[in-house]
Amino acid sequence: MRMSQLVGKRTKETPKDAQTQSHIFLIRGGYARPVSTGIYSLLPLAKRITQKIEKIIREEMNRIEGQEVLMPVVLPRELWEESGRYQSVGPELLRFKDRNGKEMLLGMTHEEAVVHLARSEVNSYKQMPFMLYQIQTKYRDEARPRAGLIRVREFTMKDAYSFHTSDECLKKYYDRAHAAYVRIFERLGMKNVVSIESDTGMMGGAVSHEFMAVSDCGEDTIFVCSGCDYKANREVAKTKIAFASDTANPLEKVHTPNQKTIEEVAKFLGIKTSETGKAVFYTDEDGKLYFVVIRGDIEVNETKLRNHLKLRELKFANDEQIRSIGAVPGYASPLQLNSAKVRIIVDPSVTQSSNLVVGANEADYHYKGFNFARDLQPGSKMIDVVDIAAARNDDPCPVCSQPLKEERGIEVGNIFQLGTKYSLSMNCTYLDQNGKSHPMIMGCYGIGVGRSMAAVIEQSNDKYGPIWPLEIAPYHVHICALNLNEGAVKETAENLYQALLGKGVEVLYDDRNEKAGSAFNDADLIGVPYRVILSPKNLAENLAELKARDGSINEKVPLTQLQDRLMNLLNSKGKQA
RNA sequence: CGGGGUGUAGCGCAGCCUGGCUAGCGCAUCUGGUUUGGGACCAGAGGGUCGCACGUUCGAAUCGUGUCACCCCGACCA
Repeated sequence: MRMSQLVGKRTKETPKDAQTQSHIFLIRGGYARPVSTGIYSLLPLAKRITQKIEKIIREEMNRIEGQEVLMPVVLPRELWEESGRYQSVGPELLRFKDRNGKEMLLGMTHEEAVVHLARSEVNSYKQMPFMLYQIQTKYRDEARPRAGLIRVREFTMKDAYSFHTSDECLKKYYDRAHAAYVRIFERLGMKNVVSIESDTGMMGGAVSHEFMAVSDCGEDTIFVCSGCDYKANREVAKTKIAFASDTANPLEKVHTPNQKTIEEVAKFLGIKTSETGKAVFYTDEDGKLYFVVIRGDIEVNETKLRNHLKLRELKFANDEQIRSIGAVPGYASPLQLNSAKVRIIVDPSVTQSSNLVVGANEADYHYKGFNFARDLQPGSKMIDVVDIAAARNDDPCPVCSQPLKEERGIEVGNIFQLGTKYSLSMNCTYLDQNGKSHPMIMGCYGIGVGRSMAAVIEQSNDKYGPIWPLEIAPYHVHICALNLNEGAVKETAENLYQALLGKGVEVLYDDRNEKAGSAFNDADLIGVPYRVILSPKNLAENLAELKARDGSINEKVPLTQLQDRLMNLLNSKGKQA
């Protein structure tokens, strides 16, 4: 490709709205352009990269017996009614009517569509297991797109669905899919991707993993154990905190005038916040109240709480709602609380700690010496004891007790064991050896293509631009010809360009006669792995300059050896992958 | 949906407070020339419904009201 013809302007200035490296470089380097909120056009450079990403994904999906299909983006309402998601999903599902008034939607994921296929095409255990996948446009009407291609409304996704006759078979395949994902992200050149336990969210199902590209700009908080393999999303992360268990002291009422927050009370009484228990009130969509008790220094993990209560939405209750169940805001207490009026959820950090300071349910008073087992007479009240604690940096790992480290991650892929959630509701069955009908057992597996491209930039860049791994780089060799007015430079550059093209090398040739600085800055923004610089100075000695974008190579090569040297580099890298 | 912010040339911005004649600057683009190793220089040129609507006024980019769009933070997120 001649750079003079390459569509996609590079800019010197950073777009004012871009905050993350990938967003900045995707715009500055002429890879992508916004069309509307969270909706982008990909320019030639980005398209070349995503094509390579898709190729790698295809190869690995085919390797685990995946069969590629293509399902429609536009789907009819009825199909989604069958699974119940037409109602349950909410406004990020874009719904509309066609000219006949028929209600349609834009697919945001394709469980319904693939089940529609599977249930009519496969009826026998003899054809199972099988996996179908596609690489296709998804639309999600996101509340808040952000960070360039990291979170968008329209995007390309690889989604795969497997169908099995037993849980064992699903699990075995799930592990193969997991291994395929590890290979994919390795081949994409992502430096730090971890697979973590995750919340199954609206997908349903029991087991799921998210593949997180570790990066400061990631939207998810994850915990990675420093001592073992435990890794989890904050939404589900567990900890093994040692709680201070001691002989129970008697309950003692103490005067705590105007000390409402945990910090105030602890400071006032000269104790640590971990020696207190705090009350947090939540309310659901119907206005029903939930009283949550947790140790004072630990935050409530609302995802855990929501999952336990099987609720979609939880909000903090206001003071009025708190009073309505007979509690005093700021001094609320699990003691003397009418469990008929409110559901009580207690974290183990409270049930297993001794002698906590808790509210007295009376303005300006707290109790010292609260002990759950003694003071709440468990069994006499409806109380759920369940882990709802939010993990913190350096909390002990639930497996090995070594400190957990908090990181940020970009979710580039996820895999779910769906089980029969969709096959049951949508009647997707097969006949077994005895002619008996069973629902198919499903797994599903997704990878965001554009997001993966952005994640690679986040993990691989310098202040000048992206540093593309060879496997997905838009081009492999970038020829910078300095001073094309000199006949020798022009001739050498053109010859080299044609020769490399002839050898099947993907080569970008800067034929624009730009100043060196300008050419180099553009080259940095395009991030091609190998750069050949041709200049009058070096050509006089029959030398060319060869540089690797990542700085690993910077040498002068005799012109006669240049092509061999390049081919060696390209081939050896190719073999490694 | 809540909080904050911004809309002036392709991009980045100034001008607005205190209304005024032809709306300005840098980058980018085009022409000619000089240059050529980390974003050159000179001379010239093109490019604008000042987000939109209504209002105030002799006169609105500037003041008022409304509206739309976009961005950031939060909530939400297979």
